[in-house]
Amino acid sequence: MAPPLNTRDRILNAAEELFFQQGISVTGVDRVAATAGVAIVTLYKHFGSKDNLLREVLARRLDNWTRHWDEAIARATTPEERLLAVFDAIDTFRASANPTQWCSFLATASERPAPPAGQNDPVFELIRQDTQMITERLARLAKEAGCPDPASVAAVLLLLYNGVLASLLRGEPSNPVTHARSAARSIIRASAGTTRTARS
Amino acid sequence: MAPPLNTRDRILNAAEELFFQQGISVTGVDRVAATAGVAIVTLYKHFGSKDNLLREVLARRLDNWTRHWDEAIARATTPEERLLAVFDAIDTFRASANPTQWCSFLATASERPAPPAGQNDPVFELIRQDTQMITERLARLAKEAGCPDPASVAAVLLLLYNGVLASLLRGEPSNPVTHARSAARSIIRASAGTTRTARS
DNA sequence: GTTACACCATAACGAGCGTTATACTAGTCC
DNA sequence: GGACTAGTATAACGCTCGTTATGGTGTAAC
Repeated sequence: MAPPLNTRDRILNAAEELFFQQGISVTGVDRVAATAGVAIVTLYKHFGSKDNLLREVLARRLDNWTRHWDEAIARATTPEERLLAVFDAIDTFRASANPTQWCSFLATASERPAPPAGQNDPVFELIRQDTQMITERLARLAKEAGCPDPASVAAVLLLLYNGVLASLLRGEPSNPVTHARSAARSIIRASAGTTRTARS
Repeated sequence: MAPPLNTRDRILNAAEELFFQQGISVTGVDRVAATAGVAIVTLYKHFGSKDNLLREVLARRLDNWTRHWDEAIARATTPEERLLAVFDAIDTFRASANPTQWCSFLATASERPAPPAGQNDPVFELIRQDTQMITERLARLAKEAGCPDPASVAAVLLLLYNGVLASLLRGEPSNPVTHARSAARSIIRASAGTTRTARS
């Protein structure tokens, strides 16, 4: 159905799958190359180093996640639903990825030792960028939903969001997304101080 | 002030500090031994393997965490406060550990590849045990606080709990504990359906 | 004194990993 | 045909790491 992928994308797909399913440091570049069906030399021709490959994988994943979130927002009808669309996006994003994968940024953050203070690791920069993007979006959507304190609501939603990812990472059986969504709704309504939109 | 530590505890302390500050797979046993001030041979005499050492560190940490939680519960005065004591325990636990450390179980889960289905990794067993213990406790405390649906409240609190740990793991600047605590309180009250305890 | 024990220093083995070098093949464009 | 590009296979280098072996030191008990 899909057009045949070029070498670069095949490598990125294989790296994404292995890095975030098995762990980053435990998967060698040789296994990435083998999974992608390319030679190791080709991988290095394209990406130069494992760290660079990881960076590109993360960047692409951030793009994908943003797109899924945008689409979920577009599907929503009310401002409140638009604010809650993050959790719907988690579901569709996970469904789009082949196997069960955790949050790549969470996994990356936990595997990498903290950079030695004063040095800026480009991978850490991506992680920071991810968090910041999510926070800003949530705050904007909270404002549009009429929350009197958008920043605080955004902080709580970010907490629930991170909680969902961590729960998935831990491999908990129950579906955390639905719990997070309903909790978020009740928080939003409590924050807005209006029960006018309450329907059962 | 404290009595001089024996060799075994010195190794455990060093391993805990290095594993959960730098990452597990990136810290070698030689560095653990050097930090503890013991020979590598001694480390292996005591623990047999790195995996075994990790397991003992996790077990001890689970004990410590439980004790901190118990103390926080004992300090609380109302059933609601007892349910919210998890978040206070996070603060005191983090303060008791020397440097800023993340959730050891979260970090471990993300670094270890999933066991090959049908095989039971003892380390994974500890992680599962950790989650289960927290869930059960939260459900019991929620029941004692008069929540009509304790399981659901416990699930949301676990979500917030995981969210706090993940936020700390990501190194976010704002203090997530206070946000989680206030969000949890509003969830609990909404669940209890009673606003009689509302003050301010 | 010697036996037992806990610990140390050093070295080595074996494996895996990230990375690079060398040499080869096939298609494409002028 | 010749230059260029993209890819392959194979091998090697250097490094780190987990683990083990060997031999030695000090101390307390009997």
